[in-house]
Amino acid sequence: MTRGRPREFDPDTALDHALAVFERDGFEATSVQSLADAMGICKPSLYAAYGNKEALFIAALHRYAATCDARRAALLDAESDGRRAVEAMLTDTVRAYTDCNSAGGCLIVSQTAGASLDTRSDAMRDALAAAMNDGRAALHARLQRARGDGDLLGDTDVDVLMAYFATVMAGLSVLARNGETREALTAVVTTAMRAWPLPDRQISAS
Amino acid sequence: MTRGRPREFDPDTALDHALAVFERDGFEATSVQSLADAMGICKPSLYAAYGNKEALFIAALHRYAATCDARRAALLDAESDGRRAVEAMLTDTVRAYTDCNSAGGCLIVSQTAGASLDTRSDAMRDALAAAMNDGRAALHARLQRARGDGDLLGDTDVDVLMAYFATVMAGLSVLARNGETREALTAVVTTAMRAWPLPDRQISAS
DNA sequence: AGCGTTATATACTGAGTGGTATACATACCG
DNA sequence: CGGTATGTATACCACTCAGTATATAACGCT
Repeated sequence: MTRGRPREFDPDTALDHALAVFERDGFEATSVQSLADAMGICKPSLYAAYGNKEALFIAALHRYAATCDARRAALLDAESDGRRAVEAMLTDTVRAYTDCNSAGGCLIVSQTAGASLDTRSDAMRDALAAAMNDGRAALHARLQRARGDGDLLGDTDVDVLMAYFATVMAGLSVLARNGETREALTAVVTTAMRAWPLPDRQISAS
Repeated sequence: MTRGRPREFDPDTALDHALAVFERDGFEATSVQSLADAMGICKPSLYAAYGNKEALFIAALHRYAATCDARRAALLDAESDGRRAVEAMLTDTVRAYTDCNSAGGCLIVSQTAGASLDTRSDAMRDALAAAMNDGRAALHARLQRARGDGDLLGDTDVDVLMAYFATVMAGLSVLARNGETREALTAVVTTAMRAWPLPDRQISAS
């Protein structure tokens, strides 16, 4: 049913290549030409397939966020104990942030942290904010479940605890991008988990 | 002794204006023209006084870092208890990051987090890394003193604890830039301080 | 085959970039 | 006063940017 000349590239793999460039250089410092080169296509094909640079970024962001969210949700569900679940997620986050193949850190964090408020379009800001929120939603739900399960001190404010772990994750991203080693960041995670509000009946967790 | 026409602007105030622009828009998205406008001078004066855009950024960065470091050092020294000293510093950090007059967050963190590895010059990377390290030095020293004072559990690894607080501070910067309120971030600080390794003899700290 | 449709490739446009040449203004020193 | 040294202002340069017009190539359908 598809008439006309068929596309010579796979839009999803091309998006992955674009993502890598955005991750390494950031949105502002990335040129459309370098994107086209990395994607193995020429600029008109890029514009035809994705619209423009910003739309391409948002598409890549969605793809990235979906992958991250799925992985996190799986990890949070795998452990029955809330504290262990969160620690597993943080440890996996460190692994991802210090992956040699990537530029270090999280795309969403990097782009949120590192640039203009006015310069940026509304669509861009909304997409970043939405990605940030979606990422936190699973964590928030898991913390609430932990509270229900008695894995948390009774009067714990789940919103605050979620903001705390969001802070730690954002910080890990920054330090990873700054070249900190996986071992150092794993130790940071262990320290960060000391803030977990254990219920009274427990003395400590290994 | 100074011959020739005198300068019509104060280099330090001009630097402060430049800093504000860099903080708001980031290095890459800031144009030299917008800097000159904000500084109230014209481009040739800017180039004559500071060299080029990058040198101007580094000068502004030094000024910013010096201010931050001085303030932090003072706060860390003001409290005799190590835990309280660090908490005071973090609380003040939140206050600074959520100051309405600023763009939110820390310039060093924003610039470290949000951009290119290859695109950036060596001088830029070095300046950012140095600023980051200097900022941590005072904290590291304070933690070591706390350990000597018995404010820390005996076998605490000071390097790890410093990396942890650096992570929290970087995360606070990201969340502040993302528009989180001062109250929310203050609550995060309280939570973060739960990770402080209290010595055995103490039960808890208020 | 021939037609309509869609993808690719080259080459281009207008705007904006960092940086500067040139002309002029204002100071100190003799 | 003149001479020299410095700061300021306008206008410009070469370059890169995001985005596109135009021409051609490869498909399905009739």
